[in-house]
Amino acid sequence: RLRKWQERIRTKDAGERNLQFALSEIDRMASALGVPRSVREVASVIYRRALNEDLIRGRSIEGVATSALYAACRQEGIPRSLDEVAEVSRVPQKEIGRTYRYISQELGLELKPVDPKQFVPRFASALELSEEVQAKATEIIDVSAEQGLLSGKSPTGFAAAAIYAASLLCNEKKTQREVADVAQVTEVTIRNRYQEQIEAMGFR
Amino acid sequence: MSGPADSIEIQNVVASTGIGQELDLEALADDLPGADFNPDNFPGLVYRTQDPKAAALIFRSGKIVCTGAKSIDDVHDALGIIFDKLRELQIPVDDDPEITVQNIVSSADLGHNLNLNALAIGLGLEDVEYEPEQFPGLVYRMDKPKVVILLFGSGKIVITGGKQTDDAATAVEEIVERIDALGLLG
DNA sequence: GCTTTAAAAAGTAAAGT
DNA sequence: ACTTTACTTTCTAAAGC
Repeated sequence: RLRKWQERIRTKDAGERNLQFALSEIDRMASALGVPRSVREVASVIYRRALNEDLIRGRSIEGVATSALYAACRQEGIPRSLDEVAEVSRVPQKEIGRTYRYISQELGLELKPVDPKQFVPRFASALELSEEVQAKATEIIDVSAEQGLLSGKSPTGFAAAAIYAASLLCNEKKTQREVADVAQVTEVTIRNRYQEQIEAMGFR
Repeated sequence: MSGPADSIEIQNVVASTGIGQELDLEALADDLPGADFNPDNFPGLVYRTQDPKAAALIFRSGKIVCTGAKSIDDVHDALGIIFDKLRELQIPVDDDPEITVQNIVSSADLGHNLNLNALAIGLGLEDVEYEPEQFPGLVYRMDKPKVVILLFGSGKIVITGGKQTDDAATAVEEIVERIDALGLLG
C-alpha cells in the first residue's frame, strides 16, 4: 500500500517537474525570440493540451515545447521560421518540424499556411526600412501571390525578395546580403523570387 | 483525348517475397559479385540488378524486398534473376515464390498550375499537410483508394502508397474531381 | 523511433568551376 | 553566374536495436 502510494507521489512529482521544465523552456525560448507574453500563454495551452492527450509519449519534452511555441507564433499571426526557432532550441530543426506536424494534426490546430506578409514588419524594422517600403513589399506579395507565384515557395524567401524589391523601388536600397541575413535565406533565393515578382508587378 | 490519366507513369514498385530458406549472408556476400553487406548498419544484404534496374534487400530469414523497378513485370524479372543466381550457388529456392506488391509510386501531370494555398483550405486543413517552408509539395491523404498524393504548384503530382495497378488512375480521377469542384482547376 | 533501398515532384543550399 | 550534388517530403517491406 505504502509503496504504491509513494510511487504515485513520485510519478506525480516527476510529471509536475516535467511540466515546470517545459513551461520554463517555453518562457526561455519565447524571450530569446522576442515574442509577447500572449504567445507564451498560447504555447503553454498547446503544450498542456498535448500533455493531456498523451501526445508526448515517444517524443522529447523539449521537442513538444518547441513545437508548441512555433505553433503559437503562427496561431497569433507573428510567425517565426523553423530556422529561427531551432536557433533558440536544443532540438534539431528536422525534429521540430516533424513534431509540429504531429501535434498540429492530433490537436486539430488547422493552422493556415504562413503568410509571407507576416514577416514584413519584423524583417523591415531589423533593416531600418520605412513604412513606405513595408507597404510596397506587402503590395508586391499580394500581387505576385495573386498570380500564383507563391505556391510551393518558402514564405521567408518570398517576403525577403519583396522587401529587397521594395527597398529598391523606394530608394532605400538594401543589399541582397543584408536582406538575406535577417530573413535567413540565401542571396540566390532572393534573386530568384525577386525576378519573378518584378515581372509579376509589370516592371522590368 | 489526352487527360491527366494518360500522363500517369509508374516510377517505382516495391515488393516482398521469400525463398523459403535461411541464408548465410556473410558467405553470400563473398559469392555474389557486387553485393553490399554491412551488418553493423543494416541487417539486409543489398544486391542490384542491371536489366531490369532494381535493388534487392536480402535477409537472413530468406525474405527479400525488391525496390526500384519501373513495373510489376520488372519486379518479377529482377527477382527471377536473383532466384537463379541463388540457385547457381546451390541454394535451394522455392519453385514459385509468392511475390507481393507493397507500394507503387507514380507521377502524373494535371495540366494546370495549382494554387496550393487555396487548395490546402479547399481540400480541408484536417486532411492536408502543406508546409512550404519545409517542402514545396502539398500532402493529401486520400481514403479511397488509400494513397498519399503530393501536389505541386506546376500541376505535377506524385501518387504513392498504392498496392493495385489501378490505384493511381483512380486517385487521379478522384483528385481531379475534387479540385475541379472547388473551381481550382485552371 | 531508427537503420537501408528505390523513385518522382520542386525548392533551397552549398560547393566547385 | 553557372552547373553539380544533395538534402527536404510521401510510401513500403525486411530484422533488430
